[in-house]
Amino acid sequence: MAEYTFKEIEKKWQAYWEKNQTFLAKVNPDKPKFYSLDMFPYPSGAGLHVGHPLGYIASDIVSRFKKLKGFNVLHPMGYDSFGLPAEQYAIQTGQHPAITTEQNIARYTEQLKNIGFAFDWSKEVRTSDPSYYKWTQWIFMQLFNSYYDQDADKALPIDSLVERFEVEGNSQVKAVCDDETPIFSANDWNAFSEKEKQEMLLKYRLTFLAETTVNWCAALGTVLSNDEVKDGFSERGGHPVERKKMMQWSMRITAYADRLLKGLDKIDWSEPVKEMQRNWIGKSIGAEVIFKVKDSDETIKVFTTRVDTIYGVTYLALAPESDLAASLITEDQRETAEAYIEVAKNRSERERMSDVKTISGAFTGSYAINPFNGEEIQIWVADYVLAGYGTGAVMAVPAHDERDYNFAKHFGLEIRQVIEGSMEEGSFPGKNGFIINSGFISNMYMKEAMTKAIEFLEEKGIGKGKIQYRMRDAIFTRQRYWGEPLPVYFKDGLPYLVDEKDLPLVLPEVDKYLPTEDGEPPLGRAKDWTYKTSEGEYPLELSTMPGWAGSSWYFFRYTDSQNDSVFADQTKTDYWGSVDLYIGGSEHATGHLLYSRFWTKFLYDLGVVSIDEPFQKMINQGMIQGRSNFVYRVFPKLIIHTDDENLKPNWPQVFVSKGKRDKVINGEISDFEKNEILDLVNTKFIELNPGIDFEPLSEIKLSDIHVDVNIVYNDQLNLEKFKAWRPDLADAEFILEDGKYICGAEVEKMSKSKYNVVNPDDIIEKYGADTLRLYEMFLGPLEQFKPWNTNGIDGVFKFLRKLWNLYHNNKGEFQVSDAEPSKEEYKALHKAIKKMEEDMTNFSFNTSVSSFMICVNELSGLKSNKRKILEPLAILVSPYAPHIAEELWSLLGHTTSITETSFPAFDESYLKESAFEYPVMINGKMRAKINLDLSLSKEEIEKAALADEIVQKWLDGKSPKKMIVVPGKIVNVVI
RNA sequence: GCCGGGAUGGUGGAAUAGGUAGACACGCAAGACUUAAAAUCUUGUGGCUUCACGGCCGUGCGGGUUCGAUUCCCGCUCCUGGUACCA
Repeated sequence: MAEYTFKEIEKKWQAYWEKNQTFLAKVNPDKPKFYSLDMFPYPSGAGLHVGHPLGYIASDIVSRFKKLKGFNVLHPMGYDSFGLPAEQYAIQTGQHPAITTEQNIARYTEQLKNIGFAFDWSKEVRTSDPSYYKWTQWIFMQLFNSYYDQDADKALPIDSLVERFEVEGNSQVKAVCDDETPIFSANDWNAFSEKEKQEMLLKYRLTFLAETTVNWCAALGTVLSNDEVKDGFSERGGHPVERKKMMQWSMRITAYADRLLKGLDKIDWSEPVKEMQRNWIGKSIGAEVIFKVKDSDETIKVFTTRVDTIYGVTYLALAPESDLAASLITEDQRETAEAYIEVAKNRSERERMSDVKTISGAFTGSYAINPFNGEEIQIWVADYVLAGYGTGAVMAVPAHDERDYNFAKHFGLEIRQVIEGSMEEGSFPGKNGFIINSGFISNMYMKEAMTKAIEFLEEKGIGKGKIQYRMRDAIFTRQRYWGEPLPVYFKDGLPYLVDEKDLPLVLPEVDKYLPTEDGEPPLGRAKDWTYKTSEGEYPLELSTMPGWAGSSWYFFRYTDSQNDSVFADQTKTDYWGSVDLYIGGSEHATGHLLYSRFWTKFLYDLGVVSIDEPFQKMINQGMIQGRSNFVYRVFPKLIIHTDDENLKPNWPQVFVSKGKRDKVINGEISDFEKNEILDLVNTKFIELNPGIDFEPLSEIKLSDIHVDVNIVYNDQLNLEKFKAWRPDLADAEFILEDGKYICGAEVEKMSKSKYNVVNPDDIIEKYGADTLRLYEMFLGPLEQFKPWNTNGIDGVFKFLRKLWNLYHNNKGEFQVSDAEPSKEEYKALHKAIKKMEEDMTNFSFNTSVSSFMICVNELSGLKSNKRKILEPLAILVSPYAPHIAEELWSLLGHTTSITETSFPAFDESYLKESAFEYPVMINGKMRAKINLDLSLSKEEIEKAALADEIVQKWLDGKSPKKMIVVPGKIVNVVI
């Protein structure tokens, strides 16, 4: 018994943790809590690669550290197990997605357990489990039963809205609702039929069914939300996406726009992610102005953020999709304008987006009247106006808006300056300045002009101050099988909720996972997909929920994952509160991270949780990229003399090492080296194809071939494994450099096709989980994107062995001494303690590993084996390398887990120095070092520095111009 | 275009209330041990220059502030993430 046998040690302690439920988290009000969470994975068929655990390792280290610091830690893990890949696989193979999902989860769990995470597995959740999605459905029902009251600034029960309608109609109700919601009185309401009432309520509910323009992805057979579409293609699979009007469920997230925006100020997230959310929400403060159309009853509503420039309006522009635009076209403009609308409408979203340079538009022939000065201005249709934003109409101020300017220039429309400044370089948006040529707001400062203009609008009833958001309501349905069924049935074509006691509404079996013949979603294939009430049997909703439904609230479920009577007991959600550390990728900035905040705020309004921000602190880990390796094959096509057309020669497989390959590419190869390569190809050809007459190869052409990174070590190819990699390579020949075959390398995305996927299991097999954990951290700052590269992993492994050896004598026997450590030994230890504590607050994991290495190197140098040093050292290392730490801890004679102990206290006094080696600079350049007592005064230091030989040499008899002395830091002599 | 993040040896990276640039590790080189190899250990390792002592240059580029700048300011280049006619 001697060696560091990581395999046995790791298995042993993983079993111990599981058996003793070491990481079981229980509510304990006597201790401060720490909730540490990882963005939960979608269990894909490919399993984990080394990039996935990066964030988990970091959060695991923090969790274990916090536990040692006396916190009660919750660190759960689970699976976002509904999703498209399993369903696509089901479509191809007929295998039920639940089965493949189950298998994938088993594989993920096994892989995760091998890494030794301090997860409380008893809290595991799976979004596709009926006991989980029962509550996803329940939350959906609460949303359906709620509306957003703007006076209360929170969600309230829809029943209370009905009560108000019954007594006062909706004219005094300030609530978030559909744009075209009509005004009605109490009498109107009471006279409405049941159907009319339900239709009206849908305009208020926080989740509602409505005809919406959606992103339709034909290849996936479903609609997608905005954040699932990237550049006109689906994020998953990269299929084309088109805009289409469809009846869909939506979430009225826009009701929460302002709170989602404000909430960002009180959470500790990275600025880029917050900024992304701010942009996504896109709040604009401005005004709505109503323009009358000349000789017509029509009016045009525009939204503007620059109502102060209203005297500079020289035309109005409408979106081509707008119905109003079509109706305003006059006879003499009909031909051109209608033709334009036709073309503009049929241009795809993508085309319009990619082609922003082309200016196009058409005059409708109608005029609008500027309500401020009564001026008649032309009404145009222009495709730079988006139908989906604001009112789909803009008041154009060419002088102070670049797009309006370009448009006006192009069509020769008037450009009228209304802000003081120079127009020499075209339009200027003017963030500040005085208003000119503008009637009663002339000579006012912009801000003031804006206020006055809005007052004017409101007084005259021709507009009002308004806040506009870019964010749209989120589409909530997918025409897919593998998702949560909506707890909704239809009566008279209107949606009703199923009874709460019937939850969960379990996903039915279907014969195929494809749409029905008449284009209904897959649930249309299910038998008896109906809801039976006392009144009759009604069809259930056929669409399912999107991927983000289950992940929008899972952090609450973790606190009480087994509860069947409530989604989570409030004493538990109260105790664990907001997530104290959330680690995951920033790619979820406008999806999951926004929706989770939305649902949390809603549940908060409902009074069922006490926090309104789910993730207090978030860190975004950088992606681990792949590092591909290449071999360079000599293109072996030499000329053959033969009459046999069917002759298929065996082309030799000859590979050139990178150094020589570079010479070939750069034309630096010597004739000798060149002939060596050519001879090898030619000889090999003869050997493989005896008797064939051929012209020897005379030029070298090389092709780059991806080679499996798992048979390459420090860029050196393992020749035996390479030959065994594929049958056609068995006879491969190599041109080496210095006796080795060196591969080329490039950073690419980690993917199977590039043979650069590294599986954590392989690393664990070779070096152990502790090495993997340390190495992933050692690679660099957590947030940084970096390629996976095992080049340095040996160093980390060596470190663990050195650590192990500190506790063992050179015969390999465990041996620690109870003697009092020296000052140096204490110093080495406490330097590491200090660094680790600092690093934990900064989440700087890579530097902690370095400081451990320094500490162990120093202790090795001191031949230290003192218990008083080695016990705290084991604790220090335990969050990073828990298995070896547990083993050493138990060898030290402890019978309980190292996780039960507490973090060693840092003692500054061990680091106190009495002397310091001052760097002495001459004109800012380090020239000499002098060792001085730290108690010396400035004058004494100065004197000592000037007395130094080297300083004397530089002074060359002169006296210094100036001396800078910073005690304990530096001396600078200016000559 | 706009809004973020970044650029340091052969490599991953360290050091920013301005104060010894290159910690730690990889790689490489030399040496020890060994019949040999592996493993391990020791030493060296930014570039140029010098027998050596030493000197000069050096944190993407160009300026500036300062006794002193990887760090602060101004102007660029390149890479990278987000977003895109949002009125």
